[in-house]
Amino acid sequence: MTNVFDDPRITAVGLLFEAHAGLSARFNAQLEEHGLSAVEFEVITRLARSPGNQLRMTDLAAQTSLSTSGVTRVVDRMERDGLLTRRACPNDRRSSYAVVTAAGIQRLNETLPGHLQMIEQWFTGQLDPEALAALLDGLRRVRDAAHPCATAGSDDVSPEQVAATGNATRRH
Amino acid sequence: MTNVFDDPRITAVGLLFEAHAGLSARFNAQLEEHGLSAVEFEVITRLARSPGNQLRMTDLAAQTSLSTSGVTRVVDRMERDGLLTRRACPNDRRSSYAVVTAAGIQRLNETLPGHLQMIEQWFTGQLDPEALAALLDGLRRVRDAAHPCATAGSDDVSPEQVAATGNATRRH
DNA sequence: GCCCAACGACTGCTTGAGCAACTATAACCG
DNA sequence: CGGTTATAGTTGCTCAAGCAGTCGTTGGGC
Repeated sequence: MTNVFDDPRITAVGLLFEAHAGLSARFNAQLEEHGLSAVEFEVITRLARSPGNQLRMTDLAAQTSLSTSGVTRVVDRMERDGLLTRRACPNDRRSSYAVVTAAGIQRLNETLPGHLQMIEQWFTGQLDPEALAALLDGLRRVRDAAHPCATAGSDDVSPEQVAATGNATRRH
Repeated sequence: MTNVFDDPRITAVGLLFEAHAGLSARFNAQLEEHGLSAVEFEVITRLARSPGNQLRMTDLAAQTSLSTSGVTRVVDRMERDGLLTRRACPNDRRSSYAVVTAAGIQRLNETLPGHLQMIEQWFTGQLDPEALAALLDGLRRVRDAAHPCATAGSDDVSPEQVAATGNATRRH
């Protein structure tokens, strides 16, 4: 039967989604070895790359795939585990910062090299440089078109939502 | 500061994940207009493309990003909504089929054209044919490398996990 | 034929996430 | 100033999903 589902558009989306799913699975496995979920890794990465290793809860929510209540809870867990602390904001008593602790930094340092290696192994290393460049170029255009509110909060537009997730964008 | 997080590998993953998140969000919005979640859409699509519009629960689980218990529950909901029915398997009394009802087919027919249009609008239409081909080629290689157990169940390897998800691969 | 291992589906329990309601603070406006 | 509106964060509730355990069924070894 000439199937509607053989439509090349379906195929295209299938490829993108499967690639994402595959990479997510690989990454999750590696992160789990270090006791981090994808979301936790994204949170700690976002914080670590921010000035002072800290970010206001709202900004953190804006930079991740989480709602503000989601952030409250992740930070709860990570604070309980000693990776983060909350710090009051001096200017605005409504706000509070999530700050990475030394233990958090250490955990991240233990995790990152393996993570980068995973990326290389399953993604970037699979393609020769030109093919990779072409892939990234295409992805960038799709991202720019489709991504709803790229990166809010405190960094600029082009930097990326780092690794993590495997579970994206449920609100909006 | 020369930041570890500017590593091109991080950037690459960020692009892929953001593109995926952006598309997921767009697709979810359109699917929701037709009263379907991403998972439900994937389920109904998988069934509709299968011979007899049916699939055993286990095979359905293998083809989707769901565990078998997850499938049990999605099928529960969709059966309650009249989109699917369960049918006993004549050969093996342990197994049962999930079958798309006429209402399910109709719902899918209402949903699909808009969905294809969304794909075109936010994804395939964003690139000229060669760029798209290059993108897909790269994705295919990444997918083949990273995707854990591509498509189990009853269809062959190349066809894709259709649209849907936005929420990928939690088991393994 | 009988037993035991494997399999298919379902259920209880737990977890993570979003939404909406709520509280406290800040900012604005008269 | 005093009151109204907006903002930051948290919490209650709900829901979807996975894991592990259960029950019935099947098939294989003897």
